Order: sequence, then C-alpha cells, then structure tokens
Amino acid sequence: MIYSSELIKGTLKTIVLKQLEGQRMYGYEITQRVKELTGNKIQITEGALYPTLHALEADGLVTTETEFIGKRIRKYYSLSPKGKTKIEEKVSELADFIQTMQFLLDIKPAMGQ
Amino acid sequence: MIYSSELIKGTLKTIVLKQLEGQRMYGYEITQRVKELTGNKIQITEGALYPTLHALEADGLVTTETEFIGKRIRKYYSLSPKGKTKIEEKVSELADFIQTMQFLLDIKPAMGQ
DNA sequence: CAAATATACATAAGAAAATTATGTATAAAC
DNA sequence: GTTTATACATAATTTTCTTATGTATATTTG
Repeated sequence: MIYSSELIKGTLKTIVLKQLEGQRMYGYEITQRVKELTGNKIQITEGALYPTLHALEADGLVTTETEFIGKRIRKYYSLSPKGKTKIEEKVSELADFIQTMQFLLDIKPAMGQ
Repeated sequence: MIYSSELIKGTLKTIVLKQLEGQRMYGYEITQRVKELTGNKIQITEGALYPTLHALEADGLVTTETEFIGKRIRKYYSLSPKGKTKIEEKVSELADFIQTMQFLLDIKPAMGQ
C-alpha cells in the first residue's frame, strides 16, 4: 500500500528536513531511506524531491556541497542553524495536528510502541 | 494557533465526510463545528469548503436537500452509502499514515486520553 | 558484452487543491 | 443604521505535486 498522494502533501518538507537531522544526505539517498523506513509506503518522486530541496536551499534552511563519486555528481544537503530551528517548529506543529486529527476523526492512538 | 494551511491539505475531504457521519449538516455548520471542536485550530474557509462539498456530491459520496429557513437558503448534506464506505477507507488510511509519520518524525504518541 | 536496471541530477508542462477576492442576500446585534 | 453573523457561490491566482522528459554514469544480469 502506498498512501494517496494528497495525504503526503504538506508533510514533504518536514520529512526531508527530519532526514537531514544528524547527518548530511544527498537527494536520491533521502528517497531510498524514506522508502525503506516506511516499508515502501512513502515513495518520494524526483519531481517532488528536487524542487523541494531547491526551495529549502533558497529559504536558507539547508546548505549544499557537491562531490564527485567517480564521474557521477552527488549533491549533499546539510541542515543550517535556521533549518534546525525550523524542524522543531514543523515537527511540533505536526505532532499537535496529529492529536487534533485523532480526536476529530475518533482515531485511537496506538498505545506505547 | 492555526495550523499552516499546507498541513490541512489532503485531509479536508476526510474531515468533512466524518462530520456528516451520524447526521446531515449544512456547509456553514460544518465550518463552525470543526472550528469549535478543534479550539479554533482548524478554520475551513468558504473558498475551500464549497468546492469540496460540490466535489463530494459529484462523486456520489453525499446527497443534498435544500431548505429555506425564513427566506434564507440552507443546503443540507448527507452521507450516501458510498460515502459511508469511503469514510472508513479514508480514516483508516489516515490512521495508518499517522503511525508512519510518528515513527518517521520520532513523535511519541500521546498515551491514552 | 549488450541490455536492463539502478544511481543521480534537473526542469517543464500540466493538474489538483487550496487561498484570496469578490459577489449576493438575509438576520441579528449593537 | 451600521456592523457582524449567517449562508450560499464562483473566479483568479498561487502553491505544490504529478507526470513527462532529459542527460549521464554505474552496475547487474542474461
């Protein structure tokens, strides 16, 4: 099962930023990692990913370093200090939103993992 | 605090359908109810609401009855059988998505309410 | 070793879904 | 009588994603 695309809308930036927490990553790596972590339920397409990364960079939330692996280019993204602050905001807003939705839709939160 | 609009995208139809579970409601009533239930955190604008309701009707998920209260029109929306099935799908997909996001973003689910 | 698949970036056209603005009109409150 | 609330609706614009396309290297597989 893959989530309907409309569900993922609005959370993509948060997902991407969160992946960069702790270590730099390159675009393709992010898509693979998210796919793996979610058991294929979230598959970020390139058409969605790259514009998002570019927007994050334009907003000063991430910085980039380009490297060559053999002849192939690889662009690493790292969180900026501004980006670190932004993650916290985004994640806590989403956590709040999730609680609201669970209440509104009568969803019982899964008990302790 | 009001949630950033991008967060609500993708959940609006589900929210609206869920409100209709149990009783018919009219558009304005839905916005007020959701606002009240969420402590003003979710404010559905008319520009978002009416196109959504019309789309739900076009998809056969809701049926309508128009009534006059004095001279003022009021359009009640009710769930169709197809709509009832759709809610279950939508809500369970969202419940699943929430769990995935909690894991991906390292959000601790709130323990029993 | 040729073909298919995976890796890795990017952009452009189009679609979907909301925001913002605008319009109409009645009812209630101040 | 003016403002606010109720109640519908649509159009222009913006945002954001999908789908399609493009380029290129590296690896796997038959």
